Amino acid sequence: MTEISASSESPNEKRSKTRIQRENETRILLAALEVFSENGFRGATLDRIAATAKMSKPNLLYYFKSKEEIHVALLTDLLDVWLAPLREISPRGEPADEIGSYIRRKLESSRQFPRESRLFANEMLAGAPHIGDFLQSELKQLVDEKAAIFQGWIDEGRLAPCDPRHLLFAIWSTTQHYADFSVQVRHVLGLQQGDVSYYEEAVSMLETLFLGRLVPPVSTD
Amino acid sequence: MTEISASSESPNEKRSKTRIQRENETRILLAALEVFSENGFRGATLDRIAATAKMSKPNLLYYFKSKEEIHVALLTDLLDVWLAPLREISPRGEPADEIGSYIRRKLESSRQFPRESRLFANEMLAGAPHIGDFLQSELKQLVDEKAAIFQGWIDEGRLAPCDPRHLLFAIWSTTQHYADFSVQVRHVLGLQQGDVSYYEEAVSMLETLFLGRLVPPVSTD
DNA sequence: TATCATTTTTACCGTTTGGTCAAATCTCTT
DNA sequence: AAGAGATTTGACCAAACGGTAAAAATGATA
Repeated sequence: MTEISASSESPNEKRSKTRIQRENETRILLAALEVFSENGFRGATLDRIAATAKMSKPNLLYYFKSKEEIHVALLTDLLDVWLAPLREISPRGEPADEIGSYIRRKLESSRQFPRESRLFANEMLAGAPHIGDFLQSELKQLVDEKAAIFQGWIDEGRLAPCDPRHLLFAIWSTTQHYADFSVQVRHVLGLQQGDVSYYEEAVSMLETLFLGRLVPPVSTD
Repeated sequence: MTEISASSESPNEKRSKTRIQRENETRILLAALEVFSENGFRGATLDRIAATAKMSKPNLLYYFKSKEEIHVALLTDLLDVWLAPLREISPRGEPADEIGSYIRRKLESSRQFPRESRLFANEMLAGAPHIGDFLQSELKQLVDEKAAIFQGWIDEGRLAPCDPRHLLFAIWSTTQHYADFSVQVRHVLGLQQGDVSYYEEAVSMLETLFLGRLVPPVSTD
C-alpha cells in the first residue's frame, strides 16, 4: 500500500502543463471520483473510469501511470477539503457560535462534495490503507489542538463536561451521514434520486441537538 | 441487481442440513463477512473469501451458487440485526429513557457487530443496489411508526420540537460511526488496533448530547 | 464392509482486469 | 506547410476474475 506523504503531482516531471493536459486530468479525476466513491478502490476499475471520462484506457494511463496514482491524487485533494472546516474553529468565539458554524460548514461540505465524502468513507471502511499516516499525524495533531480549545471552554463552564474528541466524532458522523448515507435518507424520507432538500431540516435538527436541548427537564407537578 | 425479497436460504432445496453443511456454511458466511465488509461487493473476490474460509473456491461454490448469493445471505441476516434495536422503542416509556436505551442498544450493536455495520455502510455507499426495496418499504414503514411516537412526545412537550426522522438519523450516524470509522477513531485517540475501550466514553458523550445539554445558557452577569 | 450420497479436488473455461507498446494522429510553433 | 512534440489509438499480455465439469475422496448407513 502506498501511503500519501508529500503532494507529488501526477504525470510527467516536466514543467508547465498543456491546455489538453489540464482538461484531461480534471476529466479523469472527476470520472475517477465518481467511480471510486461508489465502489471503493478495489471495486473500481480503470475501464469504468475511462468509460466515464469518455476516454480510452491507454489514453487515461498516459496521464496517470496507474490506478493507485489516480486514487492517491484524489485523496490528496480530498484531505484539504476535509480539514478546512475544522481549521476554522477559533478559541476566541463563543462555544455556541463556533460549534454552530462548524456544523454548518460541515453540512455545506456534505452537500457540495458528497462524492468526496463517500470516497473518504470508503477509505475508512477499507481500514484506511492509503491515509493511515495522515490520520495518525496531521489529523490527530489538529484534533488535539481543537480539543484543547473545547477543553478550555469546559474548564470555564461554557461547555458541558464531555470528551472533546468524541464531540468532534459526533459532529463528523452526523454531518457526513447526509452525504454517505444519502440513499437511505432519501428512501426513508420518500424523496427522489437527486433531491437534497433535506439539508435544511438537517441544519435545524443538528442545531437543536448540539446547541439546544433535546429532552426538556421532567416537569414535577 | 438482485434485490432481497423473501428469505430464501442458500444451497440445495433439500431438507435438513448435514453437520458438515452447517459448519461450512457458517465458515463461509463468516469469511465473506470479513471480506465484503472491508471491500464492498465489487471489491471482494471469491478467491479471498475462499482463502479466508480456508477452503477451495469450487468447494465454496458447492455451498453457495454465486458470489451474489453469499452477499444476499449476509444482507438478509443483517437486516434483522439492524432493525432489532429500533423495534424496541416504546411509546409508553419516558422519552429520555427510550432514547437513552436505544442509543445504548445501537452502541452495543456497533461494538458487537462492527463488520455487519461496515457491510451495511458499504451497501449504502454503493447506492444500496441490493437493499433499496428494503429501505423503501420495511425500514420506511418502521421509521414512520417510530417517528409518530416521537411526534407524540413533541406534541406533549416532552421532547423538543424537531424532525423525528432526522433525530433517528443523528442516532444512527453517531452510533454506527464507532464501527464504520473505527480506524479513524483509534488513530485520533492514539489507540492500538484491537482496542475498543472508547465505547465507554462514547456512551457518556452521546448521553450528554442527546439527553443533557451541551452548551449551557449564556450567563448574563 | 459394501453401498450410496455427500463432499472435495483437479483441471479447466471465457471474461475482465491493470497495464504495455508501437504506430498513428493531432496540435502547436516556425 | 513542415517539423517536432504531444496526444490518441488498436493490438496485445499476463494475471485475476467468477464459475463449471467430472472425477476422486470421504462420510453415513445398512
